[in-house]
Amino acid sequence: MKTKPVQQLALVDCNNFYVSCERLFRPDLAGKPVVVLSNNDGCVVSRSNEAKELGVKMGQPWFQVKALADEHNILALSSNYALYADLSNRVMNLLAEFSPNCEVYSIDECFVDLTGMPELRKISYAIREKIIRWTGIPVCVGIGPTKTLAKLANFVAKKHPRSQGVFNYNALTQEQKYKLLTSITVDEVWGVGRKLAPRLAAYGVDTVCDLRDAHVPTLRAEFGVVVEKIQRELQEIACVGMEDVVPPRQQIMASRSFGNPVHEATSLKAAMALFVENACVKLRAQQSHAAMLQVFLRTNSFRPDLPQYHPVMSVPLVTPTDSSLVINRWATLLIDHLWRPGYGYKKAGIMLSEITPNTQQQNDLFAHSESTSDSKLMSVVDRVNGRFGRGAVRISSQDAGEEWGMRQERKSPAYTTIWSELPLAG
DNA sequence: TCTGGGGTCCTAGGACCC
DNA sequence: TCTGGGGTCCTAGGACCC
Repeated sequence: MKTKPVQQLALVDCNNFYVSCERLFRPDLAGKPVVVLSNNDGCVVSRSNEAKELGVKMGQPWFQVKALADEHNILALSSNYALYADLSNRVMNLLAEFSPNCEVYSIDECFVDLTGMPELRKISYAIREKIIRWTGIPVCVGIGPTKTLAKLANFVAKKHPRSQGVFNYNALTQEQKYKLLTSITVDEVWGVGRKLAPRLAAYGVDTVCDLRDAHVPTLRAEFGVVVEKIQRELQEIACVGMEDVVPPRQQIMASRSFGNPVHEATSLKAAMALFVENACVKLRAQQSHAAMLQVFLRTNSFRPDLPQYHPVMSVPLVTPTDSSLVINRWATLLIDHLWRPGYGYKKAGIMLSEITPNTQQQNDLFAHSESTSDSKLMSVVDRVNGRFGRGAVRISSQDAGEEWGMRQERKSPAYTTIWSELPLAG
């Protein structure tokens, strides 16, 4: 029997991605503490190294950081997803030149299969060099025999300046691997989060090495298949394969927190029309239909002193559809059912599920199909909005009231995607 | 005063059927 | 009507990721 050659999986991860994107167009921000905030300027979602050193935590609410920010002149920017998505595409396209087998894992990460290629160190540095030169975004490269170990190698590349942004786990001896894994706490492992780490600690599993070498049946019995998979990946047995083609989404969600609590049903419907549109654009982009619609409303759960209400309701769509108009009619109906006076709603959203390819249409025998007549209209809407910007054509109820608007006071221009916001060379 | 959004996978428990 | 066990399907909720 032939043994399989060791996989050489590289995880390429952009450093402080959103902050790095912002700095491209604001060179004056280099070397200064900068953070990027989530929607509504709510939480910190990206930090420059300087901000990390000052103690700003990932996911921390901005209002908690404000005092520290004033003291140290930390600059906070609202998130600008159009900019980040555009730069992400450029980075991913460059990576595709290095291997035919790439998997875009998130907006700022990509697995690149380098199995069988010679001189991995040289290739890794070439990747860094090319991406910084063509996009200005710094990246780190971690190589391992499994995805989990590639992620861990990337963590090492980021953490240790001596690695110069590249770390190859496969190049280590058994003893070096042991020493490395013993020096890293188990919570750094991909898939071990907030809850799992303390539970593992109760079993004496504190380091990555502890997890790798833990008693298999006990681990399996106490923590289930999820942790067992992680363990095998750490033992260099690949359990998570490369996904060469992105599978279509099984559920599509669209939701937002509101800048201020919303009280009126009309405002909720206006927000809902936008959520429906956003979700349906994604649905149509992956050429699918949805057969289930769920609508939810939420009051502010951070305010237990206020009356709480978190209703959810679903409707099956008799004829699976991708029509914004059809789905919006149902969403409006659901709001009429869910809405109660006397509550300040802080968040709302929809979820589309039971998603199937739009080629597998099964029409209802008895009901008149309402969606097919919309499909031409929808494709025109998508084309117009693609050309003139999202929202050029929209469902009219979106315009009812601005009560639900989002706070974004610190947003940078759409430097790369809107002509009028291109940076000018003075 | 101010606390993101969009996903996936797994498990437990209930309903139902044979 | 009584009894039991086992399989399947569905849903809700938890945990994790970025």
